[in-house]
Amino acid sequence: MSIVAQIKAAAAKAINHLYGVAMEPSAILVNATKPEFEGDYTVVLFAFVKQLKKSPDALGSELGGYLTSHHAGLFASFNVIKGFLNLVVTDAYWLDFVEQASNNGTYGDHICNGRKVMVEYSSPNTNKPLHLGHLRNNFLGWSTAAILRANGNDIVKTCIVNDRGIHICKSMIAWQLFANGATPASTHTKGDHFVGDYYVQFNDELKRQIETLKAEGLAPELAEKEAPIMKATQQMLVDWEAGKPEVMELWRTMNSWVYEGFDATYKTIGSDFDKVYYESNTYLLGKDIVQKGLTKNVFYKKEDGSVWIDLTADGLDEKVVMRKDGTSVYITQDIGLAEQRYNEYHANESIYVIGDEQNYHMKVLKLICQKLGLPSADGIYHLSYGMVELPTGKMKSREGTVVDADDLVEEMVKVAKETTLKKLEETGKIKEFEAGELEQLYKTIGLGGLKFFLLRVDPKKKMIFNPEESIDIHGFTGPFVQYTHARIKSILRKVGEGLRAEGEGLRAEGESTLLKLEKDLSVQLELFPTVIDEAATEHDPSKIAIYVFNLAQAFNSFYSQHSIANAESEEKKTLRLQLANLTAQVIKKGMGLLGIEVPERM
RNA sequence: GACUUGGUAGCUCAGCUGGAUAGAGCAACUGCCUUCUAAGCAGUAGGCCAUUGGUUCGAAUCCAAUCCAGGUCACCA
Repeated sequence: MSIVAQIKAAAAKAINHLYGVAMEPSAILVNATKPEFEGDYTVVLFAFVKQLKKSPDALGSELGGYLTSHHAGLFASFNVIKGFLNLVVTDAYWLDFVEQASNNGTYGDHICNGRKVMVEYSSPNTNKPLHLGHLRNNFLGWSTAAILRANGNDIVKTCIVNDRGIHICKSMIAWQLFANGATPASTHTKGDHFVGDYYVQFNDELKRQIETLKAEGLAPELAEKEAPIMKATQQMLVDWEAGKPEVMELWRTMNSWVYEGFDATYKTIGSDFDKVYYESNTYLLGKDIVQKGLTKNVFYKKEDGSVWIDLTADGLDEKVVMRKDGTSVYITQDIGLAEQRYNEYHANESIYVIGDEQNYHMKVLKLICQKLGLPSADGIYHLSYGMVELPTGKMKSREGTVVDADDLVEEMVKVAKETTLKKLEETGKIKEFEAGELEQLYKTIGLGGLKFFLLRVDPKKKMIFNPEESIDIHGFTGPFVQYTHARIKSILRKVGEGLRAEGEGLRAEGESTLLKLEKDLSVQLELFPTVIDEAATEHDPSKIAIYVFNLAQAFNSFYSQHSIANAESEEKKTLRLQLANLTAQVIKKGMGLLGIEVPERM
């Protein structure tokens, strides 16, 4: 149990004993004590003053007295200032904590809670390569899944690939028209980029044809429909749905190129899925549910045959769930897929990592599922994230300002290589590395910087991606945290020798006091499980990023003031080794929850 | 227009289930490497928490209104 939880429980019990009032521990507010005051944690008393009919001062001293005498192992002393009860936690408590956590190697792990959570993320279209927005999506989804797993949930990572529809047909038509049989292999192009190039060519050609038609006097909106290339695309979609062999063949081939490209990208960014769904297999789902919904009167049919749901009572609109020709719309598929996934996995919660432009859609989806009484309905959670913008404004494909994922990762690794190489040469550390190890290090740092940069802000907020800041290695960045880890490992290699024998552990029995910076670091370390809980319940990896940064900072402050190798005593040395060891563990685990590796040396 | 999300240091962001004098990082300025990794540490400066009103012992945090910015309101996905 965390120290804060212990204080809450103890205080609740104390109030019960002293005043005969039953109090939930959760009703008690406990904060970290402000640095200006003496103490580690503070119980805020105002909330109880009325109920217990006591002055804050009297309440504080009675409660403080009770706590220190009944929990002598936990509280050393207390003071009361203006309704704040400041508690000093005993050094023994912290020493105990550090020793135990440092030795068991599983610090931060939660036991299984029996819940199953499905996390859907990435969900790309197969007509063009991944871009910066997809990266935020992937990192968020992957990390949220990792955090929930660390929190004790059983996890299924999934992805729905939008592999069919008009957008793919556009690439296919353009390939037929312009490629002369070219392939990714024949042009030495990554498959997804190859197909994306034809998507671009489609749009160029369409624009040209529209201009021609407009010059011939056609109205603009008509010109787009009448453009031959557009008509051909529409026809191709019809042929695809009819299963015309040549079209299916081309579709399969081009998609397979794209998947090859995606797989390469996923591999470099460290993304993966337990189960992949394809829209071509799921786009017909949901129709039977619509029928059932009709008989249950959840839906109604208009004269033209289209099927609707009226959500105006819930403050939303009327939504179509099936077209008059009996074909399904987007949301129909989503309902069907939600049911199918539930039948396959029975997840208690199903998280959709999708941009905030779909907030309304997701609200509608959940509501419809609830009205239909689907068992999956209440577990639907939209992990909504904001757009990634550039300092110059939004990314626009028409203006060519979309940041390509592969290019970006490559650039990050390149810059990481330059800075790292320079540093290693300056300090002479380069001698410690082998060639292959260096290449790996550049990737670790470049990708780590990128992930950290995208994950460190609250998901729901839109974020500005400033390329210059993203490659920074100072301050609130991935490389800073990685550096701290490497630094600790270096110390442990040199100083920890012999003290870390398996099972023996590090003992600090003779040491009974903690210096301020030692305690500050211990306090940070003790927070880790609580932070995992918070990040998990809020589905928010930024909580982990912020925590891991604060921890690294706390360690560096400690490290700059106190020597480990030349500690004042053997006991101090042991304690500091424990602190360093535990810090490295927690950094590694915490960064791991963000999908970021930490090097042994850098 | 309706609904919705946001507005905190020059910039990027924490803090928001109400609690003590609002915090980081970057940028600027000052110090600190003959000692375990200076990709570091310590310090200075920088704020009417968009505005106005309300709720109360107490509001950046809750409520209302206003202003500004984004998103959505397709038989598109």
